[in-house]
Amino acid sequence: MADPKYRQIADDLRRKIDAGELGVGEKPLPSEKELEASYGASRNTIRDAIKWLTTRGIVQTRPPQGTFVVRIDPFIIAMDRTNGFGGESAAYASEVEAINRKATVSKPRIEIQQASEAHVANELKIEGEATVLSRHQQRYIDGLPWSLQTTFYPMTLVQSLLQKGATRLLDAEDIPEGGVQYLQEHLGIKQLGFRDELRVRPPDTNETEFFDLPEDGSIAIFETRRTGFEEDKRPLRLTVTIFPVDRNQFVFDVGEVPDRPKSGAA
Amino acid sequence: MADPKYRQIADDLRRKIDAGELGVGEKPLPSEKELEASYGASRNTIRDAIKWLTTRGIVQTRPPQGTFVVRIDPFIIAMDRTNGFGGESAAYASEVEAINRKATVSKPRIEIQQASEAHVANELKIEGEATVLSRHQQRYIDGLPWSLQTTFYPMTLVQSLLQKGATRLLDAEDIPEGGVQYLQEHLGIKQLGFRDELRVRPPDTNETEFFDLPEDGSIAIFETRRTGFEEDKRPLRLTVTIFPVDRNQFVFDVGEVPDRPKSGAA
DNA sequence: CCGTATTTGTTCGTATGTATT
DNA sequence: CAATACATACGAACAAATACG
Repeated sequence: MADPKYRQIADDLRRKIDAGELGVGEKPLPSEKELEASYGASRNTIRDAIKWLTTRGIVQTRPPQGTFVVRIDPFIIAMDRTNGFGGESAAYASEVEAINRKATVSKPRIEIQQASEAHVANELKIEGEATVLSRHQQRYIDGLPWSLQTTFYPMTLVQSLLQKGATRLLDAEDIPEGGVQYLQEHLGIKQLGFRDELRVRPPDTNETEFFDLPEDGSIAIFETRRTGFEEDKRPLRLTVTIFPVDRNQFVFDVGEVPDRPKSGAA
Repeated sequence: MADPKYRQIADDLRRKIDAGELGVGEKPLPSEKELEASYGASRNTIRDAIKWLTTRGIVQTRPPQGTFVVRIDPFIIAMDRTNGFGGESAAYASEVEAINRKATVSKPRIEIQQASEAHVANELKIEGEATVLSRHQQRYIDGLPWSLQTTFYPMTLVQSLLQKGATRLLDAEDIPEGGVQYLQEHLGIKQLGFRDELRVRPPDTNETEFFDLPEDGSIAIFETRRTGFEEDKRPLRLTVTIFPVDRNQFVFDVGEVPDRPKSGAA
């Protein structure tokens, strides 16, 4: 036997999808029962074929309506300059709207907690039991969930702000110009550099739910961690941003490069 | 029923793996038959549990030896400055060896072809039927497959080189200092900037085989495309590099940031 | 080199639960 | 409430790849 039957079925379904014969518009693929009949395979074999397509992000099944072809216009995230994961919602919105899509941002959820999670303490170089303030926001494009972002500030910084009467970091309101700008205005602290770490991992339960990813964890997510540094290379804040890989792409420009073509086309 | 049985089994296996009770050393997990007995579940349910772990990159099964715990030290790819995907094997080797790991590079496979694949023609801004030269190399760390790299040069550039008697781009030999440097030396063409595009997608058949990824496509790959530009922002070359996401991580530094701790520790 | 045992891969069948329409 | 469609679970059989004597 050359190829397993479930692969042959999966390949045939994929061919039909690419050819536009299946899954056009809002219609789901034929049900498992129908496929069972048309391919002469048992239901479990059909399910294996569909699982193979699901793992590759080609289809997605929403019980009990059926299995749908996934078609997503990727959003291109420009990482030139200080852009990208900065946490400045105004910059994010203007970039999204430049390609005729609509950006929205949830109000932040504010938390004060021990920086016990190893990575936060580590990257903010906080000793032992220090506390941090976190601001967590959800971002949407055209109403679809697009990214999750959490920024951590050392509590010592927040207290310095409070002493000057600057309380916006504690408000559950968006800060369009970004928290870094706010720190600079009120404390004179400048972000002189930053480090981005980018990795890919399977989504956790929260992420799966928010992004409406398949339960089986087959669509991975980008996790980007931007640590900002002030004078003496001391860490200023840590911003963690989560993007599903299936709807995002990153672009970095260095030196003299041509303009990017207006994206957003299918 | 709170959680499905296969998830309970998967969670229990994961706990035991994290606690070091399972999969230590070179030993595989207990066989499906043994797990069947110890969990009182049918073989298919056991297989569902293992599939759940496989999709998350926690285990990998190699028939018919068994299922093994995956333990990989990620390699951190620094993207500061011109580093990263440049195609300079010397730079790559020194970065890898700085963390006490051994880098090797295959001899390149040279091909001359029509730039028919849409993306190549598009990014090199080549008209219609123009030809390109491609150099394809496989890179290893500690003997394990780590990345695949292909660089495309417009054939017109290659011909200019040949007229000056510079033939190394056609040799199936590594160019440690990189093809860009070679172009500059012999044609005086400088790369004044570049654009990196980074996206994540499921691996194709070749990639699955080379990297020894699970057949089910559950481990995604990074695809990075670096287009280099010379004067007048004309494209000079396109380098496509493929990394499996499970063994790589990217770091970008901008401005003043502290030194990175020596990585490579487990 | 051969045959056997082990282990996973694939496929079938069947039954029951659960969520949506 | 009923019908539909997917999710979970069990059992069984044969195939394919590898290890070992």
